[in-house]
Amino acid sequence: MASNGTNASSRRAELLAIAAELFAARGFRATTVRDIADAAGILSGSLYHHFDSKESMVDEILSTFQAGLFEEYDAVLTSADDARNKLERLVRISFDAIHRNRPAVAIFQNDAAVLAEDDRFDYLRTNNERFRTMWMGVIDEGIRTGALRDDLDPVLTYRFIRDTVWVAVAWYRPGGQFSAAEVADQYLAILLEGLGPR
Amino acid sequence: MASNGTNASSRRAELLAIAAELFAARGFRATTVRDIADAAGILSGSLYHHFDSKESMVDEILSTFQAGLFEEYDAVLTSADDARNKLERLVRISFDAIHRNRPAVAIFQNDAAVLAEDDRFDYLRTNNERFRTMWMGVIDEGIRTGALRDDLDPVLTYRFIRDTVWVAVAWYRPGGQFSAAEVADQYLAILLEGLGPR
DNA sequence: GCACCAACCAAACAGTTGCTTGGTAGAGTA
DNA sequence: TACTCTACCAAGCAACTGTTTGGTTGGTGC
Repeated sequence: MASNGTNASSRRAELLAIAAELFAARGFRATTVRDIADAAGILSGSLYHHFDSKESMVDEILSTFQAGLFEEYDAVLTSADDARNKLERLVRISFDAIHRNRPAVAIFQNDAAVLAEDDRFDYLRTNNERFRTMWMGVIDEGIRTGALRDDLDPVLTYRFIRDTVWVAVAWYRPGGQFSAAEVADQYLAILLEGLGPR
Repeated sequence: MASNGTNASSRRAELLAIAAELFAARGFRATTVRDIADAAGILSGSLYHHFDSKESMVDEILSTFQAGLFEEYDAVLTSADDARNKLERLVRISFDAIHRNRPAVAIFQNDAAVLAEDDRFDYLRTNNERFRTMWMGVIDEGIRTGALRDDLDPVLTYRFIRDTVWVAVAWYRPGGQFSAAEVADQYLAILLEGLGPR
């Protein structure tokens, strides 16, 4: 057996990054272990020296990413900021996550729903609920304290923000025309003030 | 040969609808012809009496949907409305399209990028450019005429609107808590006036 | 010189994939 | 009765899938 949970050789990390790029570009199911091996310059069987299965690769990619994200979210939610500032910080953290973990975010967006049907990926459902609770807490607080308008449905507002932010992974490219911070600025401007003239 | 381009038996349409639901739920690549046949209560080989290939199924689903959508968009753009009204109508048409063609929209969102690499799906790239031109025309006109604020990047604004609207297919369900019109109302409210208190 | 080890190769496996072929049941028609 | 057509079955094909197995390579420590 190759992967023991604490193993983290540089080659292993390299292979995982290659797999993540391919999963993100073509989808988990459509990416074969031979695709990954080809991109890495080895034979498909050699991947199994580093990983138990193709599933364990995507598992590690997604769970590592989510653990990091929740750590950052937690830091915001336990802070003394008001709802408006928390919301802004959550949005900025999210765009930064897209910048730093683009493949992982893309895989989550495209394949998580199907993967979550498997018991192995139970944590995807759990984390989804936790994620939702975090955002809804800030939104509800914002409405209660008057930081956000109170004539909209909170659930639809949550979905609007969530989708708007994370779907940007479909076109955002590090080193592209706009930095993650610039995108976050403009998106927050539209989100909070709207597109109409002031 | 089975499909002659004008063939449109009810059984054929039925099979196409079944395929569309499966493609939307699991992805084009991950859906097998046996999955489709099982769902239809026939054997996989029998599908080839109605369709040339699995690809021709998704081709017909996507091209039919896009043709209908462009027809509706055209009606708006050639009208005498001002930019603000055109924008509202485009958004409402789009949500209605999600309502009426949910599987097709989902397939487009999830699989179009990969399919477009194939020459057969050249029209996906062409239509994408046409789509972009249509929306950008309205956005630019809105900024020029003062209907939209002028301190934002038009390209990012376009992406914001586009993504915000179409990604709703991931969670919208006909007959669910909110109708397509209700979602459109709330999304337009956020889009145009923002989440902040007035 | 020897043992050890991570990384990889070469070859194969059983199952799945999209698709083809030749045939058949049943309804409509003349 | 004979013909035609739509819709389907039954069986199989070659290619591809994730994974396993036993063996090889080149480097490191002693």
